[in-house]
Amino acid sequence: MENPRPPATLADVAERAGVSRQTVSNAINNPDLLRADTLARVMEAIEGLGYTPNQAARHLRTRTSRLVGLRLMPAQEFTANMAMDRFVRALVEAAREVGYHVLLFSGGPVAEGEVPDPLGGYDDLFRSTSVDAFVVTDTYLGNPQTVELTRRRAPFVAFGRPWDDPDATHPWVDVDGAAGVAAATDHVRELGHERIAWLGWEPGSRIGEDRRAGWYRSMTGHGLATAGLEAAVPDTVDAGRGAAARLLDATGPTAFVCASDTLAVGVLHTLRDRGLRAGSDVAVVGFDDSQVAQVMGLTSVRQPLEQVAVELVAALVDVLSATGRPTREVLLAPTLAIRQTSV
Amino acid sequence: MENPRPPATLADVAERAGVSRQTVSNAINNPDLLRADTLARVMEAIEGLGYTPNQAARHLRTRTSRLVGLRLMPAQEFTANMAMDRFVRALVEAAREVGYHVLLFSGGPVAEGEVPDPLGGYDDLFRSTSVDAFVVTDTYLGNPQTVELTRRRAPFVAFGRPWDDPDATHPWVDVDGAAGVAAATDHVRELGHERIAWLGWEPGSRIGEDRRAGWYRSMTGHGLATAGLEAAVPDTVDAGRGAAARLLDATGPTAFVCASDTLAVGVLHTLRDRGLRAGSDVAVVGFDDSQVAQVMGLTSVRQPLEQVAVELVAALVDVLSATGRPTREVLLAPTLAIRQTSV
DNA sequence: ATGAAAGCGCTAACAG
DNA sequence: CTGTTAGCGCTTTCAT
Repeated sequence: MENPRPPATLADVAERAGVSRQTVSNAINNPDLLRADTLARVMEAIEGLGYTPNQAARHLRTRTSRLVGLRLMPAQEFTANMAMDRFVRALVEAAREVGYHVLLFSGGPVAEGEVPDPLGGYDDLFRSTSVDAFVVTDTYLGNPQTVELTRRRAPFVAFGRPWDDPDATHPWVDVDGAAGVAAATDHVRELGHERIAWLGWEPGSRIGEDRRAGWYRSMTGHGLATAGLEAAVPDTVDAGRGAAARLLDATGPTAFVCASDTLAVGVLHTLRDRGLRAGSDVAVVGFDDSQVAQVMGLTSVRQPLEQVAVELVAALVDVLSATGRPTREVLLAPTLAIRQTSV
Repeated sequence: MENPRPPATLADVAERAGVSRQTVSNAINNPDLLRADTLARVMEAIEGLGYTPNQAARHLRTRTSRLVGLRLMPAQEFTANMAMDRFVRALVEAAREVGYHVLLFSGGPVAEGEVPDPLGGYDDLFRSTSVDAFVVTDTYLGNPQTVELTRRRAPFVAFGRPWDDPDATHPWVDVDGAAGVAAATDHVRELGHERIAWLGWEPGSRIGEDRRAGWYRSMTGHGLATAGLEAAVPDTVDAGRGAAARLLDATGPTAFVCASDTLAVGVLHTLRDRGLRAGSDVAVVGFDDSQVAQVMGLTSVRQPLEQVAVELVAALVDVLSATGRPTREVLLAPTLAIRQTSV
């Protein structure tokens, strides 16, 4: 069993290359400062020793950890979970490209019926210099975090608009839900549908209201009536199923655009119950392009999460480099994943 | 705009409490060493100053980061993604309870058609002392990582058995897929089914073989014939659909136990095509309890990922504290989420 | 272009 | 039980 000798340090490299420690440091952080031959000699020593800079020492000295914090919420709405997985992957990749890693944390357990502490976990991490900045994703809960983080001068970027705070000055990236739903509505209209129903969430969700606005805009923009063509229900399959049945009975829509894949699946159930074929008889479009949509052949609005991650990281770099650059506010358009339920 | 004064340090607290820096350090790390009144005074000073220990300094000194690394793979099989989200959440929570955070990294982009570097990202992170240990999850790819990590003396625990390496000595936690499938098979058998088909993956996946073994064990253990009752196909809905059709034509099974929810959804499609009702006419069970299963009312085998996370963290603590304790090898039994497709 | 000195904030080791 | 000393490995002055 080989003795695990301690990892090489700057000093080891310096000795082996016959230079001072500082020169080695420069070779790594400011290679241009060195003469070519010195640099080569140092690099060779680094290689030979398998040297990797000790991050802890570097952090202490530079006061930066090259870590961004991301809080995982207890498990959000059904449909949001899926998106989270894709988003986290994309964020890790985007962060990697600029030399950052993602540190996951949680706000701690939330007692039954309690409101989770909006700042839970953030403060300690930042004050202990464990992370340089945060990516805040749960702004749909309203945004007490963003206000608090701003007050504590903790750098952060948000995935989600500051709906409730027009004075917010932090960078954010969001997906234009209204545009996505409008595109979905346009899509089924171009298929020949005119009685296009909106199946949305109960009021109170900014995101839900935004998505509905896309449907409304598309409909009225093309002179189509909207009266009696919408329902607002909880985000469950059963609620979608029931609402679809009621709408079909009342006003007989030939297409459904939904606020989520979950609701859309409810519509599909109702169609099957009645012997109607999704796609040929009644068009259905969901939102989020979840696995459910992919498996069931459901047309769905897809958020460009990879692009969101890239923009967030770019904003992060801005924030941390404190370039006086204007705050980024980016609104990205979703795409439409067209499948069998809209043909 | 208040001037962001630098955060308080140990020295600040010591001065305010009228003790030495070391005493403050002890108050935090070994409170029992202090006299009650001293401790109270120090704590008050900590409180008053809003002091949080600087992690970078602590890391440098103690040579531990209280970070565990988790590599996110490019996006695995359909069914595995879902599990990943739940698992990551559980891991973050379990780690938090013992004072660790989870650091996410990726192996970097993998060129089209290339094999991802099994050690990609691991080595640098460990050598730079960025993480104390790793949680390795992709052992189903075979386990070159575990071998390499062992060789480099990087502490780690694995989610997944060392299938290909009976000599492996690292701690691992896994889910007993065979037991889960056997329970699923027993379940439909108790419902009265005898011609129970296995719809699995093509050979070559240890996990797939393990799951199949559960079906085979349950069937033969109860004297039921298995001939002509199984198919091995790629993990797609269409493949499942086709295989189900062929099996129905050939040997007319009245129940399907599947290696994944994806395949099970394929079976559901075939049943619908033929006017058969899932549940009453033909029982169907999937694997992984994905959102698809939840939405479609599919009975499915559910991995106890929360428990897996807890066990992994316990193993991690063992490994890092270097108690001579025997290596943990934990095999957890899945549960069965019973829904409408098996009644 | 290279080197020497200082110190980031903390805790291990030892002394009292 | 508390204080003193030393140093983790690195980078930032400042000289040369």
